[in-house]
Amino acid sequence: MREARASVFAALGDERRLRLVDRLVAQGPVSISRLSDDAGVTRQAVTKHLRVLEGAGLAKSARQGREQLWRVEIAPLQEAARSLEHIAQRWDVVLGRLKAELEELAPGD
Amino acid sequence: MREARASVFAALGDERRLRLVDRLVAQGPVSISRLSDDAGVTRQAVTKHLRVLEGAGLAKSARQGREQLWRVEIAPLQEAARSLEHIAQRWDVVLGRLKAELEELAPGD
DNA sequence: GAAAAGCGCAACTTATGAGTTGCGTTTCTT
DNA sequence: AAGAAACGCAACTCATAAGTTGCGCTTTTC
Repeated sequence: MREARASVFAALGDERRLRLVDRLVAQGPVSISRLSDDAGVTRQAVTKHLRVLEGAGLAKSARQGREQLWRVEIAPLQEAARSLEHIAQRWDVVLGRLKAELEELAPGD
Repeated sequence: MREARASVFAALGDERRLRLVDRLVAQGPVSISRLSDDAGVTRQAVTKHLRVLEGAGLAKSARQGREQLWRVEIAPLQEAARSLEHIAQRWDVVLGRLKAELEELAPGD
């Protein structure tokens, strides 16, 4: 199972999919047809994007009669957010270390 | 300037680039050659990945003699993290609203 | 000063991703 | 029961991204 982080970011790295996520978050479960109405692309294109989101764990779907209702899954989103913050924190640590080393070379600069 | 969010996520949506970010965060400014040593691809491939990160504002570089030193830029990372958390929060709001509507239809379930 | 290290540019191949079109199936509507 | 709505599958085109190779330039090193 290829690293999960990358697939989540890759799924979010497309403007159209980001808009889909925005709509799903704002409106709750929505059918593919409704999502396609003002997407600017065909229904099949929307379907493919939804499957990409699903593949990254960011969306799930359920049949309801003849409609397929899609909703967002925020757990991996939160995990991704934490991952980014973790990177930022590590960087701060390294920055502090570099600063200390410079201070040692040129004290009281 | 196409939406910034998407380009940041797209830049992070590649395992090789994620590893580069990890290394840059862990080791501070590093040259292209050192990054290429254990990257599994050629130096030119690494260069291209670094430029993608740069295009998303996630990395910057500076000449130092014959070396080009690259470092990570965490501000857009933090902004992306906040963006994800914002989405999660909005979803919680919608979830609450949906719950209330269901409660109205089937009270005391 | 010659060799080597580090890098950039350009052209190329190959893989993958976005999008469409056509067609068939299921489910609703009237 | 017939038409329409909603969807899935498969094949196709087209654009872009990943990666390589070859070459030349600048900066170190010995």
